[in-house]
Amino acid sequence: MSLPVRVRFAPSPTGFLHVGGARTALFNWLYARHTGGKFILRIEDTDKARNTVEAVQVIYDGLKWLGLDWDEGPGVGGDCGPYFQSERDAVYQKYLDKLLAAGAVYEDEKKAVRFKGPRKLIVMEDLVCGRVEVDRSKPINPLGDMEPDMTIRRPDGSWIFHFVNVVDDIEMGITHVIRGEDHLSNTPKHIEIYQALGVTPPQFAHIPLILNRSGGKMSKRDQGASVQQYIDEGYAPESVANYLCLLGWSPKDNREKLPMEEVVSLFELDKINRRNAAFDTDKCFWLNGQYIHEMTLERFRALCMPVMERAGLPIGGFSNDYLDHVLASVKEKIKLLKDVPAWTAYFFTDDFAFDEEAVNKTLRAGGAAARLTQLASHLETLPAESWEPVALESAFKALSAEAGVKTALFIHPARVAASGRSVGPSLYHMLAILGRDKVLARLRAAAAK
RNA sequence: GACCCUAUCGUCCAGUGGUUAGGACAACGGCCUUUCAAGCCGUGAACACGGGUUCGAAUCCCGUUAGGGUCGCCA
Repeated sequence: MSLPVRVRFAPSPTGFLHVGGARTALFNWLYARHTGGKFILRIEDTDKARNTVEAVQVIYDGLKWLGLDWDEGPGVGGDCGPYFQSERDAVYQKYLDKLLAAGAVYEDEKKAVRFKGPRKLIVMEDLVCGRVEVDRSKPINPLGDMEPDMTIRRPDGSWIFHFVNVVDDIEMGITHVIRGEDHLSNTPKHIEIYQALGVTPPQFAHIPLILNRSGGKMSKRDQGASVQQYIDEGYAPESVANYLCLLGWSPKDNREKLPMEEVVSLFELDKINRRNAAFDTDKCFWLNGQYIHEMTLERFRALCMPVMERAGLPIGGFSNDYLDHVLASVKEKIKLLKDVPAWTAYFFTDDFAFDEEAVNKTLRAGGAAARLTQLASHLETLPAESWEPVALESAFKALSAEAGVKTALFIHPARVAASGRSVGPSLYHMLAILGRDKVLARLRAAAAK
């Protein structure tokens, strides 16, 4: 009988949640949910110089946005707290005493505490990478130098990552360490500490790294490196989470879009591949469009409201019914939520922007003004109850037949006159939603320009 | 430089000894349509290289090359 799974995400608060970190958190969360285990959040804030409250908040916000809830950690508590390394000094001191008693550490000339490396062959059975052997008894260069003993405590008494990471994983009962492959080379050192402490190491699973589009390590500066960017650009959290699942893992049946509940049931560590993956912004963008097109109107509305409010659209003055009609008309077209304000502003205000290119191309075209006037007069004859898509379409077709020109010659100017744009929802639906008075006024205003 | 990991279309993911090497994004072409950053259909596009093992290798082994990672009083 194996122990219940306990995994953790242990970020350092840098003021930024990297997509690689988010993907690591996601895989840990998936494994915990898949096995019915616990997902723990631990803040590795040993480097006092870089810590701020805001930086920690960024981590909480990013994880919550992605839907990754933690069972133990800041805000929710748990039996193994505190969950900030900066508050666990006594724990580390206790373990340092154990190492001291075992003769495994010493103080160097600068008063830093170092761990006496056993310099043996370390064999790891990684759940993703397989068996990995590292011979620590060998010199690290042709000169015969050995790797220096690692420091575990600075002269000022603060602790170093390798030591506290291991101590906390022991104290918190972590059964599986799922982390980025950049830690694979650190793992032998960690195993040495476990061994010196007489503790069986947890299972390790080193997941491949996320590369930028040109194949290099995704750094802070790269497009799409920060989770915040997806929030700002109007991605739906479910699509980003879905996309991240597909980087290094797959359901094996060629599906791309699949609900998180299904990923949870399918997720296995040994199905994670070993290859680094480049982040494909285009595909993430496409997937987001798929999610938006297929989500319910209620969900779409919930995601759009804050974006529209932030953009200053006076949506408060309109009925929920009107708002829903507007949103429904653009839902199938939009790929990013941040585009919603530009796509819908003219539904809520008469003071909307005219796209210069659209104006030049269609409104200033020869005869456009005359046709707009003609169109307005024609539409005016429509009975109020016929102001709906089907009747509007018939009206456009009848008018163009009468005038002996293609319907498009009325359609395009009408669209620009009514919305200021050359792209948007279905024209007849758009006009129907806007209503007779606004449409007629806009057609005549554009004709008079 | 040493050590470790990796190697299928431009990108992501399938394919674990016998396949016309499959899907998705992107690209390109067409269709539909009032627009497209919508939808539909289609095309091009890959097993890094060299040796083995085998009747037979994308799949197994070795080497080469390339990419990535680690070698801190960062995490």
